[in-house]
Amino acid sequence: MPKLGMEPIRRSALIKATIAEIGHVGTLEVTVSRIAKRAGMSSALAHHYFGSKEAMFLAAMRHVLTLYGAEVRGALAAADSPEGRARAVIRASFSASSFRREVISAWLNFYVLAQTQPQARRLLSVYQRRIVSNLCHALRPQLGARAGEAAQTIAAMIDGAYLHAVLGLEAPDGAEMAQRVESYLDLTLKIGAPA
Amino acid sequence: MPKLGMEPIRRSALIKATIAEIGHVGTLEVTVSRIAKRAGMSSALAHHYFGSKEAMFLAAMRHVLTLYGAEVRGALAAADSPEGRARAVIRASFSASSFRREVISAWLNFYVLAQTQPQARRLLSVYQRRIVSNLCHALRPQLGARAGEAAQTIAAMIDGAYLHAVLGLEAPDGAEMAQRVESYLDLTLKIGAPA
DNA sequence: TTGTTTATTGACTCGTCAATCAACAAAAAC
DNA sequence: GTTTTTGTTGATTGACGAGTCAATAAACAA
Repeated sequence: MPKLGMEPIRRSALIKATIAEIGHVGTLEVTVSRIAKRAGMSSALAHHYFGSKEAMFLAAMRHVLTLYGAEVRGALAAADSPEGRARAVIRASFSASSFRREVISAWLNFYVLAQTQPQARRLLSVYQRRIVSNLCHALRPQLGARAGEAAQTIAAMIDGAYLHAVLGLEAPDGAEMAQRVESYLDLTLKIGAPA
Repeated sequence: MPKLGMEPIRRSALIKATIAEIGHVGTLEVTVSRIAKRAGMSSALAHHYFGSKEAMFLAAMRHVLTLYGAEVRGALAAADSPEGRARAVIRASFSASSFRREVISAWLNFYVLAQTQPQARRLLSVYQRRIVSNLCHALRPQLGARAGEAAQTIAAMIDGAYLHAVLGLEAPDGAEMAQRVESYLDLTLKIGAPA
């Protein structure tokens, strides 16, 4: 009994199911059938809407990146100083919506995919550059020429925290991780201030 | 014309080929046939010696960890102060033998595997703890109670650097990465010294 | 020499899975 | 009321890959 206008609903359900399934299995070795079943439809329908497994992954990836981007933008908008902007980026990276097991697992697998999938690589690169650029501008006023390196370091710390979170037995604690990265920021700002 | 005593030779060839193939494909979705071919033998022989694909992966992983462990031990032995020991761990992590594309790719995939494979998880946990513990002891004299957090942070930075290296377009530059992490160490030591 | 162990492979089994297709159903358009 | 568009699936195809096995051969032991 087909209702019309299902496409967006199905697509979104599939994207969510893809992330959930990746989080459950831990790998990109998930089957379209499983994803489709989780989303409450047949695998044929999944193919109908996305064309291929890979396209589904990429769509899911884009979704994760979009969420994360929104989180960052929101936090940036609420910041009122350069330093605050840096802290905003850090906190957004560990916000409850992004720093969840399934999502982290998806990120990890996106990294794996990005090694060989040009589109995945491009997507990740864009976002990575954006984060570094945000941090860079936020730090420039206080750190000057050192801003670039500090930004890279913070970005690496964030990714490192994600990696560690995958292995952690307990549920990942975003607040603690954010705190740790901010400690570094404190250090850097305290010493590095040129003026 | 079978020569005797091939087992260790074959095993080692397979382990090397496994890492090379993972580096080449980027994923654990590599076939035993491909690995075997790369190692100059039939897939049946690979199964004969390792029993299963998974066992081969784990053996390869152990090999990587062993190499890394040796690198760390060597560097630690040459260090003559607590601070030097911390620097040793950092430099060992970016040594030419460990900080190579294929090996980094292997690490990344081990992380993926560790999400669900208990043995892989255990292996990684052990090594992670060992590194943190080494760093912790090295930092304790100067940082006291703060040593733990600093050690965790450094460990995360190292992993983050590995992640970034996977995506980097250029060949990963271990020296630069080590420098970056050591900068953090400098900062921490300068400020954190309690005495 | 005759058997036993070690090395080695090609051919085969069996399962899995992405992708396709034919067919059916309901809404919308004409 | 017929045609077209949109939604939906069960069944099928086709490929691929892990693991097994039987067979062969060289080395070694008796």
